[in-house]
Amino acid sequence: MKSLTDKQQEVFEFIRSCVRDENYVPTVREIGERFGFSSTNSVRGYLEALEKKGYISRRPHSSRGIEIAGEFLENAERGIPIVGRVAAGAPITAIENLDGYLELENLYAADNHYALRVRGDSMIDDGIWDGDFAIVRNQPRVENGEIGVAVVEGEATVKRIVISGRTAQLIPANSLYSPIHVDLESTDFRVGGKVVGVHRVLY
Amino acid sequence: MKSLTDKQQEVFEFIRSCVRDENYVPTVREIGERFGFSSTNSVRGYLEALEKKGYISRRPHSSRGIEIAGEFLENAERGIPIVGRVAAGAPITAIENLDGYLELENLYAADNHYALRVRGDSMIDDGIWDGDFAIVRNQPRVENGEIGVAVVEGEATVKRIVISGRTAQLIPANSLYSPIHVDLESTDFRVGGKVVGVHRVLY
DNA sequence: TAATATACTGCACGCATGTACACTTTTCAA
DNA sequence: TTGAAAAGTGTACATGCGTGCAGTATATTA
Repeated sequence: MKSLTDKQQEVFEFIRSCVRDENYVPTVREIGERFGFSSTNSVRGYLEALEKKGYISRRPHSSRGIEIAGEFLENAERGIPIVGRVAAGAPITAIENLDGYLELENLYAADNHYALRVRGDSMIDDGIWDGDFAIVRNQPRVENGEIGVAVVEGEATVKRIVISGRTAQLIPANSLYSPIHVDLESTDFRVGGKVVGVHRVLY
Repeated sequence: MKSLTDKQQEVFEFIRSCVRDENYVPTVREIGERFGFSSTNSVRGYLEALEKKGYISRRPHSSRGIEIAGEFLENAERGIPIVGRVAAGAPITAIENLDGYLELENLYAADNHYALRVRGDSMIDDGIWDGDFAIVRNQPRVENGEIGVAVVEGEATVKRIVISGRTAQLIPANSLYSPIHVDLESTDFRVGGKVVGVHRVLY
């Protein structure tokens, strides 16, 4: 992408901050006023430059019709910074240690995921504790032996699920508990999805 | 907050979806066109009602001057939906089961948190596995016995930390490992923060 | 040395747009 | 049964606002 001049960058940042912080797109005259231009045509030059270089697009003849290009529209810095190897001497959260961002919406794409609060310690040997959030991908079946959400008579539980013939086995990961056998023909049973993540809040 | 009529809700949702999805505020006439009104004054009635009930505010005489009230401006629906008790018959992700949203930035306020990838199984009895992300609140010390990040000679590890006199003990949660004793006067030691959450990606 | 991008001023055109006034109909609580 | 809120239609007006044309001046590049 072509680089901007200092002044063009300033104008672009002003427009972007309006959209981000105030939630409205400035008019040509508002931009001019901000920078002390006496002519709307001064702004026009900037907008044409920004458009040609791909930083904005414009809806012709529409008031406040500037659209910031997608790649400059937020999103980049959301989430919690992931710290990699710690550089010598630098504080642990220093930028040079930055390894990316941890964000749920990024990790578990869009629409087909949900979270379920786990109750009880039946999955403790699989590292899923009482109170943890299970992140579940919504799907109607799982491979035998995978950890999933079993919905039995409207009650949702997290277990390893094995289906064979007309019975579903719900296998806990805790030697104190025994597998539950569900008769598929006499019971309202449904797989609620596959557990693809676990989140625990400690504080 | 005063409730909206069905039609008012529709108009409000249309405006909101424009702002959220297309990133522009519709004009009075664009709203009217969307709903098939032949008069701009029809829209005016809705805008006045929405403003009076506190759902929007307006910059007078400014084009595209509708501002969505803060509490309806995104944020609410970010993250992964948390499903509570499953209503009878309803699919598990049905809206009536919705219990809120799981989002890291929401859970771990703003700036003073980072994530660290855990290496090794030394904390397995505390439910922290190899490859898990530890969510860490950046703070210079922890209470004795709390799980924190110990930075020893630039190397960051997650352990229970006990400091007494001139030694720091880094206590693993795995009977296969022994506590590590660090001499504070001869070693570059620093507490990198307190572990306040754990996230595991399974898929 | 000519051409092109950058950085402006000044003025004007004309549609876009918020707003105002006048009126009709239906619904619903006091 | 009166009256307010809701849901419209239709017309009109002033100004907001994007755009176009005509210039000027200074760098940067070919």
